[in-house]
Amino acid sequence: MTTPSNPSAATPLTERQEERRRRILKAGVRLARRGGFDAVQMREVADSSQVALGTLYRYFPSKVHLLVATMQDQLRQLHDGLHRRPPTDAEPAARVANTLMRAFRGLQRDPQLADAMVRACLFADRSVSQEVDVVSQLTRRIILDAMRLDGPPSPQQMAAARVIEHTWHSTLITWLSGRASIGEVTADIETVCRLVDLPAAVPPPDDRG
Amino acid sequence: MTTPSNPSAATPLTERQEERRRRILKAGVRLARRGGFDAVQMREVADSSQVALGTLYRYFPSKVHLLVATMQDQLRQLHDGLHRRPPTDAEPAARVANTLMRAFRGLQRDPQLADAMVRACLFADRSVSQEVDVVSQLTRRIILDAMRLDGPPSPQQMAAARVIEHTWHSTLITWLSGRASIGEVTADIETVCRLVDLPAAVPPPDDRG
DNA sequence: CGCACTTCTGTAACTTGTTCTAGCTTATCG
DNA sequence: CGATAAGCTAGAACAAGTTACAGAAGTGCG
Repeated sequence: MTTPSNPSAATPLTERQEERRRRILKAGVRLARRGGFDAVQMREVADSSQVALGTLYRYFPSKVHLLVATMQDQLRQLHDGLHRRPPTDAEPAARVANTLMRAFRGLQRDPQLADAMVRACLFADRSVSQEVDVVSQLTRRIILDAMRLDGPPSPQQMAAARVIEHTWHSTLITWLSGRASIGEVTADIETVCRLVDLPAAVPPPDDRG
Repeated sequence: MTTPSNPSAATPLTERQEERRRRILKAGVRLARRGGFDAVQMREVADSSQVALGTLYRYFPSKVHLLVATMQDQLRQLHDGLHRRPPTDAEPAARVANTLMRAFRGLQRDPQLADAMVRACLFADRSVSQEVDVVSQLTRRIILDAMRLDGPPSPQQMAAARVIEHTWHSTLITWLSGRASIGEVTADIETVCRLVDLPAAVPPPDDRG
C-alpha cells in the first residue's frame, strides 16, 4: 500500500526535484500576490514554474495542498524570524498578542497572498487534514513560544493556545473578506489573549470533586 | 445601478417565487446531508427542485450564496428554538457554553450538512460578505441572548461575543475536517466562554493613566 | 552499452461551477 | 383582449480543477 508516485511520502527528493518544488511554490506565491486564491490557477502555476501540469499534481495533489504547503513555508519563516527577535513584553499575554500582531502586519503587506493561504486552510477537506494539521501545530508552537513558559504547558495553557489559534484564523478571514477592519482584528487578538494570563485566576466553575 | 433581476434585492417575491425558493433550499439541504459541500452540485439542485439552472442562479448567484442562505435558515430555526427553551444555568458563561453545545449536538446529527454550511461561510469571498455578515450577526445575537444581559452589552462583552463566535466557527471546521474530536470542540467552547465572566475581573493590563 | 523502471512532458478529456442565448410563459397595464 | 416586460426553461458554451495517457527523458544496473 505504498504510494511510490508521491514524493511527499517518504522519498527524500533529489536535488532537481527540490528545485522543481521550490519553483512551483514560488510561482504559486507570485500568482497569489496578485489576485489571491482565485488567481492561483493550476495551469498557470505549471507554466510559470516550467513544469508539466501532471508533474505539478504529482508534487501537490490539489490546489489546496499547494496553498497549504505555502502556508507552512511562511509560518516556518515567521517562526525563524521570531527566534531572532522575540517579543520583549513582561506579560505572557502581551507577548502572544504582539507576536500575532507582528504576523498580522506581515500579512497586511500581502493581503492577497494571505487570502489564498488562509482560505485554503479553512476550506481544506479531510484529504488535506494531515497538511493542515502541520499548519495548526506550527501556529500553536509560535503561540506557545511567545508564552515563554518555564515547564511544559498546562492543560489550561494548551486550551488557551488552541482558542487563540481559532480566533486568529477566523478573525483573519473576516478581515480578508472585508467584514472586519484592522482595528477589529487587533481587538479580537487582544481580547482572546487575555485567556493566557487567566488559568490560575478562574478555576473550573463546576469543579465537582 | 439597480439589479432588477435579483429577487434578493428589494422585490417582495410572489407566492410562487417563495415556493420556488423554498424548494431550492430544501433540495440543497437534502443533497448536503449526503456528501456535504461537494455533493451540493448546482445542476442537481436545479433538477431536484424542478427549476432551470438559470433560475437557480437568479435566486442564488453562487453555490456559496445558496449554502450561506441555508446557514441563515438553520440559525433562525435555532434561535427560535432557544427562545422556547432558553438555557437555565446561573452563570452567563455556562449559559453561552450550553447554548453552543446544544447547537453542536444539533450539528452532530447532520455532520455533512454542517460541513456544507460552515465551509461555505468560511470560504466565502467578498461577493458574499453581506450574506455572511447576516450569519455573523445571527450567531452573535444567539450568544448575546444566552448571556442574558441587563442593559446593552459593554464593549468587553461585545468583544467576548466576537471571539466566541470566531472560536465556534473555527473549532467546528477542525472537527468537520477530522482534525479535532468532539471532546476537543467541547473543551474549546468551554475555554473561550470563560471570557464572558471576565470583563470586570481583569482590567486592561497596560492601564497607562 | 542496453534494458527496465521511474519521472516528466504535452495534451486531451472529464467534471462541475458559472454564464449565455433563444424561445416560451406569466404578469401587468392600457 | 393585446402589447410589453419580466421571469422561466432547456440547453449550449465557457472556465478552471483534476485526471488520463502516450511518448520522451532521466536513472540505475547488468
